[in-house]
Amino acid sequence: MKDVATRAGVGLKTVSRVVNGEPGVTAETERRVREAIAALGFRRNDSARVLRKGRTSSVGLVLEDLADPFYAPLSRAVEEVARHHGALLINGSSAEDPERERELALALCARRVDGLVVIPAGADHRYLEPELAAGVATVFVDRPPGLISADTVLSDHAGGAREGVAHLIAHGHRRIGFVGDQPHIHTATERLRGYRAAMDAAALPVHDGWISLGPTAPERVRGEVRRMLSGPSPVTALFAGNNRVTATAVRVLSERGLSTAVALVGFDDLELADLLSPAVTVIAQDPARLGRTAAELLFQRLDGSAAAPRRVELPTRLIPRGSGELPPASD
Amino acid sequence: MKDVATRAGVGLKTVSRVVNGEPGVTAETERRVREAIAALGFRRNDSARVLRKGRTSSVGLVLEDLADPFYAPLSRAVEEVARHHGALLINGSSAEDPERERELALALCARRVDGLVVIPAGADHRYLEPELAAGVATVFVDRPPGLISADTVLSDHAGGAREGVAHLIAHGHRRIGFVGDQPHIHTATERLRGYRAAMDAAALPVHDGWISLGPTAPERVRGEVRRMLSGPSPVTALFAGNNRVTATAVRVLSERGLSTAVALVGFDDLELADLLSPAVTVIAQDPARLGRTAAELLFQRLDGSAAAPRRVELPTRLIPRGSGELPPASD
DNA sequence: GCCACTGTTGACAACGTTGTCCAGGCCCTA
DNA sequence: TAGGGCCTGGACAACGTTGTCAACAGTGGC
Repeated sequence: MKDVATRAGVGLKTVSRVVNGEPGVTAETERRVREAIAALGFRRNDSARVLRKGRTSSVGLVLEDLADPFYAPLSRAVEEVARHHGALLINGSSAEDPERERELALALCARRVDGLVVIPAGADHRYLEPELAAGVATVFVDRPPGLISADTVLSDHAGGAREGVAHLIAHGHRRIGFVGDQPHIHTATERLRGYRAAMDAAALPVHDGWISLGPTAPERVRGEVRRMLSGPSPVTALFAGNNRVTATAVRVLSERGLSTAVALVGFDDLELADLLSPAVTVIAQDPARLGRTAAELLFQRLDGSAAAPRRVELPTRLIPRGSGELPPASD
Repeated sequence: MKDVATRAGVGLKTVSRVVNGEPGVTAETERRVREAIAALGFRRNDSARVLRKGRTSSVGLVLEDLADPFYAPLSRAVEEVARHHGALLINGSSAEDPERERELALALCARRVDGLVVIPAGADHRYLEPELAAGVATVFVDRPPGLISADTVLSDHAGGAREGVAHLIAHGHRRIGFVGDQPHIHTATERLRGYRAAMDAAALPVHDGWISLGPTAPERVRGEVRRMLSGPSPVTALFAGNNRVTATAVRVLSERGLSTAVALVGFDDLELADLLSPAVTVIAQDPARLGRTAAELLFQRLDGSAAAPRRVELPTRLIPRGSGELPPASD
């Protein structure tokens, strides 16, 4: 900028004024400055600007895995809202590792993002207390924060799972398996809670062997599904705790052939789920809406809202497509 | 930091040394400093650090749509490499709009990202010339840059399409339709080139009505597919120019029922493609590998490589699953 | 002709950090 | 005990920008 000033034969501040579109510069002076800027290929250094102004016009997003088809639209929605507010989005994946989540969040804070959207991997977010105190707006999505209080946007996981399982019960199933994610993940236990609630409401007993929480790696899920289908009291229907589990379950079921059809309802929608045979019935969240809502809460904070932490719960939607309406195999 | 220094009763620079793990500080002094840091909830301001050091340890990624299942793993791969080099990833979506791509790229440059990975939406990247001259390492992925020269990582679009179409021809098809993206998108025309090459190689004539380039919105694709299947010389096989087209094509074909099966090969893999019936034969790119390769080229530049711009072309892979092996409907 | 006023411009400090350089205290050796 | 070298710590400037404030010129009114 100094070079531009020299070349245009004006003061430093005048260049700053032109660059920022501030008033009080003659047309002629402005022309000279712009010419110099073009000639030198000058671009304002936002780092210095941030340092001086205190605002970065950027927000951070910490999520589990950017490549997961559930989080991608969420991220995109946050980006869209941020863009609308003139902010850039910096995002990172925690890979479901609490320590990495912490590192990422703190790195983003050190860059002085104005706000933070976090999909928690860990259960303890007290490490963010100093940041919150320092004024970093923070919103948690998909899972609630641990041991601190902050704006939160969730889907109704328990309610959704309950509806899905009740749907299977309504179609005559009494032995229903649940395969979900690791128990330290909030959504996994919430969905399991919904499963139990539905079973309880129908006064159906639940065998320990019908429930499996753990990593959603295909090998494990595959084994668990096979086990549930073969034991002494095999299940006639499955509730899959998330999209990865659903995909694996569909594979296992299709390998078994259609001789003894097993009903399936999955949490989270899948691309092309409507084209499978049978098409997969799911409890759908609206990831884009989750992201949008979270981002909007965030920017409300940035605009100065000082209301008490809010908790927004978005409904889920049962999409019957066929796999959840199969009757139990006769027995 | 000043406050920390005061509280610990040491000089500013000593705090800086502790924060950065530089040598030359007594254990006792370090302890006092760390105590003060914890007590005050101090976090280093990276903006100031960047300003002083000149490196931001962050790279920018400009892509078309983060929520697209093709780009998400690519983005994730870039992030992973960046993380490995201690850098953060800032990304933005251009929504296939050249102007927005330009804005984004320049905004990232203004933030002084060390490097830039761009999936071009536009055809003219001369606007990046000053940035390149200023030392911003830049790598283009998936599509080549326009009117400037820079490192580029591409899939072999034409070769892949040629292989896919040849595969259909090998299974007896002579009338093959091509539905692709808008003609100003490089990948669309490259894939069309591959289609033509395969048809030419087999000395098959190509009707104008068999080729359709344009927006990949489901309505348009739906109409084009229907048209190609119904005209005076209906196609017996389709080549879908990308994953969105494939998904729509599968829908249209499944709606028609299986009476007159139409063969289908799609460019880009689809989640669950193996579970459809018939399972979808695709030409698969490896988006994660594209991202990883691009990021690695980028960091080589950042590590000082001054070699001439490189162009890496990654192979595609034909995955036969059923839909591409259907014989032509008898005629 | 003088004063007050307006509109344009530039000098300077400050943002929070790090690199450079120097001061002072310590220990070791001759 | 004097001199030299090493280790620790601090003062200061600099990074590139913007906010504050004052200087300056031109204009109009009396």
